Amino acid sequence: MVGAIPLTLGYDPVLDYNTNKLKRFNRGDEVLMAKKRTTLADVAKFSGVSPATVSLVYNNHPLGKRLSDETVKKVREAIAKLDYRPQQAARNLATGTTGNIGLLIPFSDELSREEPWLLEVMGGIIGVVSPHGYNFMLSISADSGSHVSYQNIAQSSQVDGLILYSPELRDLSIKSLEGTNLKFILCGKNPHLPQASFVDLDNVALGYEATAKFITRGHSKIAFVHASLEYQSYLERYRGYRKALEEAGLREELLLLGKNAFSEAIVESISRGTTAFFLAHAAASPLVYEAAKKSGKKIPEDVSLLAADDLPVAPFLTPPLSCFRLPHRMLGECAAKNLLANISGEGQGEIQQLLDFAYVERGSVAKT
Amino acid sequence: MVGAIPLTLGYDPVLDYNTNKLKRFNRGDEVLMAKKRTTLADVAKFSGVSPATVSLVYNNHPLGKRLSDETVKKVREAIAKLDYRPQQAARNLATGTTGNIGLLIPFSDELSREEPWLLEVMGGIIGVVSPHGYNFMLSISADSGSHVSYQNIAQSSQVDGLILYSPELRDLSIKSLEGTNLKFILCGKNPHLPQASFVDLDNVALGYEATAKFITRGHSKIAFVHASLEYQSYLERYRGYRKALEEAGLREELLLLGKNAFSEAIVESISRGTTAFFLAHAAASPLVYEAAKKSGKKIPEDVSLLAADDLPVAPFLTPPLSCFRLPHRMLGECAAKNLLANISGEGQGEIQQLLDFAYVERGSVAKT
DNA sequence: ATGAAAGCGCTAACAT
DNA sequence: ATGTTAGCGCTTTCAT
Repeated sequence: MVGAIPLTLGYDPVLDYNTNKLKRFNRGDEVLMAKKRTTLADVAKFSGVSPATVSLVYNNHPLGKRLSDETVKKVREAIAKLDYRPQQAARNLATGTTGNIGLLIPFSDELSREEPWLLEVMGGIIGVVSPHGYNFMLSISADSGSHVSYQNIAQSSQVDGLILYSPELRDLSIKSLEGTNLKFILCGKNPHLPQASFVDLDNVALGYEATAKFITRGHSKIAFVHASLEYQSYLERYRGYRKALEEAGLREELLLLGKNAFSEAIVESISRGTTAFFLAHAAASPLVYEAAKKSGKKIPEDVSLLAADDLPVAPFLTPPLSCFRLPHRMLGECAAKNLLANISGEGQGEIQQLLDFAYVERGSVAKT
Repeated sequence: MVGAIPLTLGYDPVLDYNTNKLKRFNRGDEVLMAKKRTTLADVAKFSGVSPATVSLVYNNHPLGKRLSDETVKKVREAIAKLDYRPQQAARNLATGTTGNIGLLIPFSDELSREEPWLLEVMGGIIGVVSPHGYNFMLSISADSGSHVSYQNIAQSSQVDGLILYSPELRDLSIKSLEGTNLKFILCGKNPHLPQASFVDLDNVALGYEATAKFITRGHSKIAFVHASLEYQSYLERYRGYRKALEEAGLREELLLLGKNAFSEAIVESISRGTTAFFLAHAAASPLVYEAAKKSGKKIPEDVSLLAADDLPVAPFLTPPLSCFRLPHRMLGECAAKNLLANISGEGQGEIQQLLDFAYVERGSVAKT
């Protein structure tokens, strides 16, 4: 539990030349560098045309159609021969564009293997964004409270578009994004930005379905296991859970996964008669297996489990864990697609999209 | 198994205005945008000083020390009042710097939850790089063969430094990095760049230790399970394995994890008398558990297992899987630190660093 | 069908 | 102690 990792996208760039040992190169240093890069001008000179022409050719710009075939050929050859590659920074400055798409992940201690779905989200984004020539930038949001962060991201223009992954509910500063002209999309909706585009799951439905499944199979004491209700997704699962319970006239049993004594809480809950655990926070599942064993209870004979998300470990637990399979990669893809469409001005405006999830039966949910 | 994901860093930016539906903003479009950004010049005008002065103040530049306190104060206020944030592209162009650190991951189908350690590597890098004001850029290398990729990355200057994670051995084009002046470091050494900086594990030692452990416990038929020897790390583990075997006068048993029939191969190997499996490719471990069960063999009584890396699932398998714990996060951190040092010119030149790993006893390795 | 030239916003060498 | 100015390399309008 180290201090907050500063925000990088739009990092407030007060480089302190005194304390910051790591200086960037200064212009003078470039003299030390090897050969200098080939520029547009070089190509222009080489092929006997103007920089403008080279630019048109290089970019396949529509205006380039007016150029003679011969000129185009000449330029193409020169580009190849001189191995010319434009410097992004210069294009960016000239166009007011960055060519970057950012993903902002909420601050949590550190990226860990406990969140493998993040890889799928990233994979989805990169897969969409790369073919369009965009770079992918990943940033971890600083601990909330720094109300300036989003403004910073928006205004330092380091990205053409931003994907906000599952922002924390208590972070109100996210509202400030509305005032900016940064294109963004939520991966996981956010109540503070009700108008904003998002892609998400119907987590209420998920919580409801899970609970209903237990109820259908005869369970009446069903626990909701979570790590925090500080995220919209967990909160919604909770609402779905509540809804199903209320319809069946059952009482809730809320179990918060804290740093310690969680196992004890599970054991105690079991001793109070809980027979079913809905793991809104799927990662906690193995702990419930352990606790059940500790209580001398068998899964699924005595205790049933259902996780809100699949885990790599799920098929290998004994018994294998039933769960919902969530479309993480597709969430990333959809977010990216919509964002790009929005950036290009071809978007249909706000998009609010819910993706499907699937139930995977594996044997941890029994009839009672 | 989709086609290659194009390289993004240094993506060959031939935007085809005809086919590419997703255009970037053109300058003209900016008129449509909301308010225009506050520039250095605005701040300068507002506070009645020159742009140069503002720049010095904003950047805490040493030369700024010569400025009067009053001026500094004035400028600081103006910056705050106008909510000024510099545009990165302009700084980049002016300094020849990008403020980005890239991570290049070898092409594999898609980022998946099967590679959770990547998150730790990324976490390590971001943790080091962010506090220094650098952005983190992630890119997946295109399918090898495109000999131009690295040149492209190097010359399009989208990053100040690049971390190459575990490049494929058959990718010879990586050599071309030598010719460029891009700062880079290998996360996992590479025989094609013997002079280059790297951080890595001693994978030969790992393979040797694993094998020796089996031998010490009385095993004589020990299998080496891998998914590919196309990566330096696996190759080295294999070498360590071979070395230990040879010293003990034992014969090798190589099992390649293919798409199918792997389970059968394991079963068959067991039937041929194999009692120990070293999983150079740790992710395959659960499959061996299954195969053992299929053969009616018990772990660890009949068959012992040792994985080269820890898995989230490892503690929850029955019996829990013994393995080595690898310092993924620290690999990322060290790579990033060395890279930054190199960029700032304060590096000690080439760094070739091996990090420690640890053995985690869990119960899947028995005496025979 | 092509070129000239004016920026984009910032930095840093050079003046004063 | 502060200002002037010349770029950085590219895009794009406008002229020819």
